[in-house]
Amino acid sequence: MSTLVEVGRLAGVTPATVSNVLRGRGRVSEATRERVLAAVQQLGYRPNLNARALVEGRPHTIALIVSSIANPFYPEFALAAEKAVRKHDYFLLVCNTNNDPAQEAAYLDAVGGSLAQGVLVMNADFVRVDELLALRRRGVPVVLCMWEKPDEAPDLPYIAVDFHQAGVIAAEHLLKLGHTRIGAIVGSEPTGNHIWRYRGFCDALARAGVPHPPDEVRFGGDTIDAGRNAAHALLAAVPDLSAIFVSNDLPAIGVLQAAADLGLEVPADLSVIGITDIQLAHQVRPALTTVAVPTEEAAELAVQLMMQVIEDGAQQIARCAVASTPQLVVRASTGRVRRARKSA
Amino acid sequence: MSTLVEVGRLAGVTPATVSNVLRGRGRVSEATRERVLAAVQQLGYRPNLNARALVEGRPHTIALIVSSIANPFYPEFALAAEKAVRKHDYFLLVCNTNNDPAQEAAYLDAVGGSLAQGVLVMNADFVRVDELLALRRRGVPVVLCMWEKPDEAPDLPYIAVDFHQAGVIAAEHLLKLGHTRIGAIVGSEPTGNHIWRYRGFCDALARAGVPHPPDEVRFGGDTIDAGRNAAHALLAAVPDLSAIFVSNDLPAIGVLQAAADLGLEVPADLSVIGITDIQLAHQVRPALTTVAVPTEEAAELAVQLMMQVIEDGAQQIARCAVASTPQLVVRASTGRVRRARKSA
DNA sequence: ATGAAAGCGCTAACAG
DNA sequence: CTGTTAGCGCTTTCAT
Repeated sequence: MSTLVEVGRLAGVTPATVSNVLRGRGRVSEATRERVLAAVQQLGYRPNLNARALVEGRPHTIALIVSSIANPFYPEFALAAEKAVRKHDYFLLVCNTNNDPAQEAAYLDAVGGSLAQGVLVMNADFVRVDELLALRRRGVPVVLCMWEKPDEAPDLPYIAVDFHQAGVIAAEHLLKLGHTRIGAIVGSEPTGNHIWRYRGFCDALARAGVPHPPDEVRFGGDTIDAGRNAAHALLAAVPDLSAIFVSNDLPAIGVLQAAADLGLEVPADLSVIGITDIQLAHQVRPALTTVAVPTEEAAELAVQLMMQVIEDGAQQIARCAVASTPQLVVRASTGRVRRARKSA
Repeated sequence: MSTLVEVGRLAGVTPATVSNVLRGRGRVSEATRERVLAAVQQLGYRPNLNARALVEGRPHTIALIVSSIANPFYPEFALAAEKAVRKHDYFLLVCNTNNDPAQEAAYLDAVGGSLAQGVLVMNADFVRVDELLALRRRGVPVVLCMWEKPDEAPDLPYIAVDFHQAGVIAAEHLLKLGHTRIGAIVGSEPTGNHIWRYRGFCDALARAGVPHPPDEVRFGGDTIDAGRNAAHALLAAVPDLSAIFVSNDLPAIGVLQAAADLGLEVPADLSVIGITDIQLAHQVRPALTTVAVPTEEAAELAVQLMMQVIEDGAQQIARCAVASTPQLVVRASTGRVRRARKSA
């Protein structure tokens, strides 16, 4: 692995000149320029990014902390984030904490040791805001991606997505189709991340004068299995539902499976709607109707915010950027209410 | 962000001593040890990894090149790789090339500039072996993960998985269930990555004396959609198949959907088997019977090989480690052949 | 047991 | 237009 000095030696100039050529700084004669470039070529020289980061005080790397990679949404977001940082000529370091606080601590320490210049944190149920504040105090830019709880805005820059509105949109879609017996399955604890999605749903129903008794909702995990189990429980308790609102696509797919288990036709017997629009949503059968969250846009906004925070240096005022409103994507899992089904 | 010097000043020692304390080197008295640690604590000091990498000549980072993150297998493998490198106290830099040669080049250049110490390359259809050889020539350790073609062993260290045997196992499972009309869907080009899986299948059938005419196979992409389309085409041409071998789980799930489209019951009317055992395989309904590839083990082997190559320095002899044999995982998508179906 | 000094590869002023 | 110089933060002999 050759160095600037070697390139310079080969080209008959000093390292400084080579550096100037490579970075387009300073004035360099065309002749030496070409000589230098030839030497670079010949030696297969690549600038040592560590040395550069050291002298510049920061690496061209942004870290993304995700809590799990099992949920396909996270890889999808990671992809979007990577695209976004590459646009700014940064590299993305994906840090999967696997829900392990030790892992997370190790990563945050490393980032604090300038493994990366800033850290994007994918909002999951287990964000340790205190740790992040400590990191920020150490001078590391931190941006939260996809904050879900407008009432608990953290003292950190973050990207907000209006999940309440997503819940409203989902509910209104079902209402418009004539459903009045609508159950709900929430992919988090009652105080968890998805609570505002559910509130949006409830608000829309209330506004429409459609009752939603507390026994027609189930809370659970953000997985296919949890969704399936919750649907089985819900439909056993309340068999005459004609539609189910699910707070996320993964459990919604589980609901689809539960319907199949029970011999219910979707959407003839049961309509199902999710939120997010992960890839899988259009790959399952029936394809899932859902409320698409602007993932790519959120990732871009997060990176833009990060760049601003980096520019502004120590400032780091807690700001926030709001992504555009989620959009209804109608597929095959929802339809007009047809007939009341018999109780089991 | 504080430095060694500042910590030393606060503790009343030189940076060298602080370094010794932090790395457990040299002899340090218990008294100063504690003073130093206290200072570290108080300042929230974190060693600058760039400086360390610079002086040590290499960063504690391994890169993983993946071609796409759309296929859920890659994130799963990335997770496994991350776990494996963390065991050796390295960080994993996930480089998603998104099948874009420019991206890949950018990453490889950066790695060559010691963004990472070595690079794990996930085997996809588009591995640019020449680029990798060039990188290796520059002194960067390269390890190929999951090489599929035993007859085209690259001149680079790699992890082999016996995909031929995976094909054999899948075929034998179907044969044991009494199937004799077995179609095949291959998730790659006829010369592509999955070819040895298909050969395994063919060999097993041949050995059993079961015919497999060339019009009972379809080649396509490694996606759910491609699998579904291929299945529709295959079943339209050869309606009396009682089972379909699919070279990967994703297209196998597509086949499951095609069966549902056509009103075929799985496994009563049609058995379906895949290869890999991605998470989705047991989340779909009916749950997919598949031949599980030892993903975690392969990742661990790849990292171990990487560590060896790193130790051995410039040697970098092309070696190879073979992961253990794939294992049959019987779920709900395969069953005994029941009856001959009528032609459509 | 601790300190002094050199240097990793690069960039940024400033000098010539 | 190009060279000189200093230094980023850390590790590592080698002295003391």
